[in-house]
Amino acid sequence: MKRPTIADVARHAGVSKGAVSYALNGQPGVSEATRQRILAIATEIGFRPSSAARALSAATAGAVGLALCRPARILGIEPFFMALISGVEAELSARSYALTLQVVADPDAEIAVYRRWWGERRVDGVLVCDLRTDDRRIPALEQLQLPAVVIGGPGGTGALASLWSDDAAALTETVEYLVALGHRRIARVAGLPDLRHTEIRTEAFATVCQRLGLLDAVTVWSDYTGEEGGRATRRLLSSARRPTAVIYDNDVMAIAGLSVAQEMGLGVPADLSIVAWDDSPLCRLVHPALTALGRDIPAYGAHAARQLLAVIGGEPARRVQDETPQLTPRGSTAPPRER
Amino acid sequence: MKRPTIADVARHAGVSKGAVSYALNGQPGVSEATRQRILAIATEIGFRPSSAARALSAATAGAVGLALCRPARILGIEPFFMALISGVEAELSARSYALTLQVVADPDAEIAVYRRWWGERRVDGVLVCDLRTDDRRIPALEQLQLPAVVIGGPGGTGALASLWSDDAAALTETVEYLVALGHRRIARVAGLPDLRHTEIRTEAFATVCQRLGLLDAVTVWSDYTGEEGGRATRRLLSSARRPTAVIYDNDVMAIAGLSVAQEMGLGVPADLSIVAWDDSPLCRLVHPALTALGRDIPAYGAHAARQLLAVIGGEPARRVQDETPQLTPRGSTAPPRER
DNA sequence: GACGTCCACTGAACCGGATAAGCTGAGCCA
DNA sequence: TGGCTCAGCTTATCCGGTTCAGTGGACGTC
Repeated sequence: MKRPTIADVARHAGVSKGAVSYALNGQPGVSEATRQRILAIATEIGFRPSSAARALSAATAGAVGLALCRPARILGIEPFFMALISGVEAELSARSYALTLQVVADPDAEIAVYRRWWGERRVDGVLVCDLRTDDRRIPALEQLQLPAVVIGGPGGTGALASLWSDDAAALTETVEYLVALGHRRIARVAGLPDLRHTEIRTEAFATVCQRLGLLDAVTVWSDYTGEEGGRATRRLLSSARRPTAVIYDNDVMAIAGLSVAQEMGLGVPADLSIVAWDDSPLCRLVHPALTALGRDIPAYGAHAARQLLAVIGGEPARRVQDETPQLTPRGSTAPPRER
Repeated sequence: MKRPTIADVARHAGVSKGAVSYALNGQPGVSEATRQRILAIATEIGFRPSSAARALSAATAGAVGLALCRPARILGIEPFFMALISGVEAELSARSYALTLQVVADPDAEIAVYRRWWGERRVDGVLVCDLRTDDRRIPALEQLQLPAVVIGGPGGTGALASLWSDDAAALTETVEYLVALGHRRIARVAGLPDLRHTEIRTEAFATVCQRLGLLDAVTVWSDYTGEEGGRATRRLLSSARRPTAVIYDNDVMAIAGLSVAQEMGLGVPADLSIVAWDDSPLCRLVHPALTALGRDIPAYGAHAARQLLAVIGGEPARRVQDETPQLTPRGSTAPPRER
């Protein structure tokens, strides 16, 4: 099926291409009567401006890129990304921007994708996830001068715009809550250690535990998968002075931990309290429902998208703090059985 | 930063734009020595062809669209879509195609997105998910003549290409397996009733239950969410002749069902056997691990992407059957306690 | 009535590639 | 030496928009 072009509209209306362009874009240069006539004809023959032609002459792609750098097996089960994407997408499509998605294997591949996207003018800007310590992507993006918003921080984002939430405060609040319940031996199952937010949480955990005199506080490392989360939990619960409470860096590991505890005959929350980061419907699915640190992730994504569009629009890069994750107590936390 | 164009390469090499184009695209018309010189210069100054310019002249977008029509809360927790996307994406990026994603509210909005994408030449083709009974999208896509591959069926896909898996066979096998274990009262918690694959499974369930003389077989309707899946389970387990086995149309509902059973004091698998559709890491996360019907979803996505690229390439629309879901028995199924 | 001003619109250039058609000089042969 | 072929380029045109520099006519002004 032949798709109509601006020349077709012009021919039908008996005017020039230029007049049609002015009419459709609300520019001055045509009379109101002509504008209405052109609009009617454009609608009637189903004209839509070619994004390629528009991109070529306007030097803008009308699209935003998101590269996801996690193996498929983790991407699939973590609700975080899909929730983020849906928020990003809602904001973008409201402003007629498209979202271009790519899954990459590692940060270097991600940098290569940015280079390609920018060189090919496929995107006007990108959203950067999973900020790392000494992240190579930051200087690469700065060098490219590709508009970007980093989802993560604070710190380590160079001169780029960023959006962050105060994980340190959320973790501190959580530890204080567990201590108020009477817990003294608190463990944390952390996510991938080279991610910046893992580092921030680890520092905050050490600080608050020292302040509250929790000498048995321990952090073990995992990778966000259920397997590793379960294994880490098994190790923790088998130790001589096993913890009475465990904080997990994501919901999937927390559920695996719950499962391991039940398998080992420990009651939750009687023998073990569990807190999950990233509250998702999964946390309410299991029994007992998990106490979790949550926030509105689609809103977070929408916020990031808005910020990116502002940067693309030429506004200066800002570092914006989003909502701090809130603790929602549910059935998986209680005072420890023994003192 | 000024991004180099083909004219910059031509100037550096002291040749015309045309020569550069021939050299870069492997066309005849330049000597091997010149080709190498042009290639070296292009690499050196970091030239990448503008996707917009190429799209404009080649009348092809170099992108494929995927519209997801489910509320964000369901999209987020179901691992299916993210796994599908990662498979689709792997195949597309290997062939230098981009993936454009959009989340839509309902089928009409989805049709509007297809119209816009096609009119604006933003995509060369689309992947269609969640086939419905009497799906309005099918005739709309046929009318647009937009290359498409429907993920779903068999049946109801009009003249469009489609990729389907034999859910009926998988469900039949599952029921036979449960009957072989000794179950006679089997229930099924189904997904959204207007989805085509739900309908196919429902028909297959009715057929096999009749053949095997399972008079108590019952299907209850849900919406893929944990809340509804849990509620449906509670209803089933409270009935006079409660089932000894339940088949769930997705993993999330199965986990919710497991949780409800445990909460009601029923042992799994002693008092209740559970089978989940869509095997995902979630199924191995809980205790007992769930017996599940699974398949390689990224491969499914990759297969669909390949098929779409073939259709875009002008090959005739085919209806292709993918791998049938395989039953993986785990701890959640066993012979029923009483006979 | 000559002139300036404004409006509504046209024509053409331009964005950055792909490609058909045209040109040029080298090599070969009669 | 003239004519032919052909590789190896150049030139021009096209894709479908945006935009800028005219242009012609209506109108007001002195």
